[in-house]
Order: sequence, then structure tokens, then C-alpha cells
Amino acid sequence: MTRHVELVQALRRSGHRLTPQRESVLTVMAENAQHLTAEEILARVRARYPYLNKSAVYRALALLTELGLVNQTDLGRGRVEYELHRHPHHHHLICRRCQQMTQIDHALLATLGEKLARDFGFQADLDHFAIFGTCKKCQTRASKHSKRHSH
Amino acid sequence: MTRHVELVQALRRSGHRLTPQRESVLTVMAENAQHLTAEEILARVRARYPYLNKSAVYRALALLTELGLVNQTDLGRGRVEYELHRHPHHHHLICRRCQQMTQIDHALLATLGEKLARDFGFQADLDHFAIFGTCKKCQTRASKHSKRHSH
DNA sequence: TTAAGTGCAAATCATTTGCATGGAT
DNA sequence: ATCCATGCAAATGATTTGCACTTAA
Repeated sequence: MTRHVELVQALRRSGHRLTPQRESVLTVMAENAQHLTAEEILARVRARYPYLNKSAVYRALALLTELGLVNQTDLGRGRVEYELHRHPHHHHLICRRCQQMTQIDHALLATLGEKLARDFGFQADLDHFAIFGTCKKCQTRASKHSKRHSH
Repeated sequence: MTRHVELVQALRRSGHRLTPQRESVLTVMAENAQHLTAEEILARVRARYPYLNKSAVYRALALLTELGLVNQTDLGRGRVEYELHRHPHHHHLICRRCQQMTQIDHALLATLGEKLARDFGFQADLDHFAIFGTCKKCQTRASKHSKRHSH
């Protein structure tokens, strides 16, 4: 059973209608492993299926997120990025200086998740985390030229 | 030396001008331990000092953040919240369901920060983290009534 | 004096919403 | 036949920006 069929079934099982718009969103997301913005999803769907509206994209994404089929992440670019829920989870280190993004795997956050569950009974959504900071390269660069401007 | 004076000095040391607008923003932030939105800061300043504009607040906050005096956090409310940089750091567990916020201390994230530094040379900004998920109460609630609506 | 900073109003821009129409079940 | 979902255009709402004026240093 393909990923696409699984997703369609999950949608139906949840009691929601399978519309061509929703299906086209799923299709495009299944074809693209990387994060997509709502605008990108709209554009890619329209390349093949022109009958899709911006609102429908946002409404579909909200539903799919609610059903746990899609993850939303704010990668610091002023708009949310969407991706099909992946197993195993993955996360990102994002350099505030050069914007470089490094993917890291879930093991690094698993311990934290367990601690929060144990100590607080809090079930953290550690599906798709964005951690901001300074990458190795930029740290070196920063120590050479002082970052601060002094007029 | 008060916190306020320290902040003013840090601003001056960085080569920026101390304007009454910037100072009033700092004053209000020093008086409020909790996070404030730009709009809240504006309102509180204006209560005593009416000569402050929205743009000046945003520009001041951008500068103070750049200088490391202020932390910005997106607590999932559709607007950024600002707070003076604190020692030691603290973080938040935010329940997606009931919006309840629990403050947790930095120790819980320290290990993660060290791991990222060791493994990737990445210096994570773990100053003020927001971790979303489901709180203990809401987990219990969720298992009683199914979360999914089935029309 | 003079570059940096501010005020104002308009612009941005992703996302949301009201309402009439359409279509999946 | 229902009533859930869509299209459209307008609204929202936080944040940003252009530009002329002001002021801290």
C-alpha cells in the first residue's frame, strides 16, 4: 500500500470527505520529501490541476495537521513550512547568521522527551523541532571580526 | 547597580544612542518579569510617557535583541513575546489544548545544548525555549472523550 | 553639526474568514 | 438530498518601511 493510499484512507477514516483538492495536496506532499510552504504547495498542485484555491490549501493543511498526518514547522522564515509526518522524526539546527540548516535525528531529543514525560507528565510534540543558534563556521567567523558594529 | 542602569550602559557601550524612547522600553521591561508583546510594551510606556510610537518599540526591541539584552519567543499566540534576558535561563512547556504554560528550568535543556555543541559544533540558542505538547491533565481528558470529531 | 533615531501613515504579507455556490457521500 | 467543502474577495493583524523631521552626542 502506497503512502498516498494510506493518507487517503486516514482522511476517510476520520470522517472527512475526500475532495480532489485535498487529494491533490496530499499527492504533492507525498512527492516532495522536503518542507513546503502553503504557497509552494498551491503552485505545484496548480501546475497539473488548476482547480485549487489558496484557502483550500490552508484548510486542507489545518485538517491534515489536526489528523497528525502533517507537521507544521516555523523555520524562522516568516511563514510556516509543511511536511508529511515522518518516521523516524527529524529535527533541524538553523544558523541565525548564515541560515544554514542541518538535519539531526530524533535520538538527540528522545532523552529530553522522556525527561519531560517523567518529571511533568508532559507529552512534548517533538515531531519536528527547529533549534536556532550559530553554526560552527559562523562561530569562527564571529571571533575574527567582532559582530558588533561600533559607529 | 540596578538592572536598569546595567542595561542603559550596555546600550551605550554598543555605540548606540540612549533615547528617551529606548529608555522607556527598558524601564517597562525591567519592571515586568513576564513576557510582554510589543503592543503591551507600547501601552505600558504610554501610560506614563506618551511620546512613543509603535515603530520605535519594534526598532528598540530589534536592537535590544541583537545586543542580547532581550529574548524573543514565539509562544504560539500569533505574536512574539519579549522579555529581558534572564540568568539562569528558563523555558516553557505549552499545552496545545488548554494553553497552560509551565515554566521549566534550564537544567533540563543543558544536556541537549552540550550534545549539539559536542556533536555538531553548533551553539544552540537555548535561552528561552518553547516546547509544545499536551499537558498531563489534557492527556487524561483526551483518553476519555476521543479527540477526533466524526460527523 | 550630523548621522542616528523617530513619527506617521502606508505597505507587506502570510493567514483567516464571510458568504454564496458546488459537490462528495 | 444533505451539509461539508470550496472559491472568491475582503479582512486581519502583527510587523516593516519610506521619508521628512528631530535630536543625542
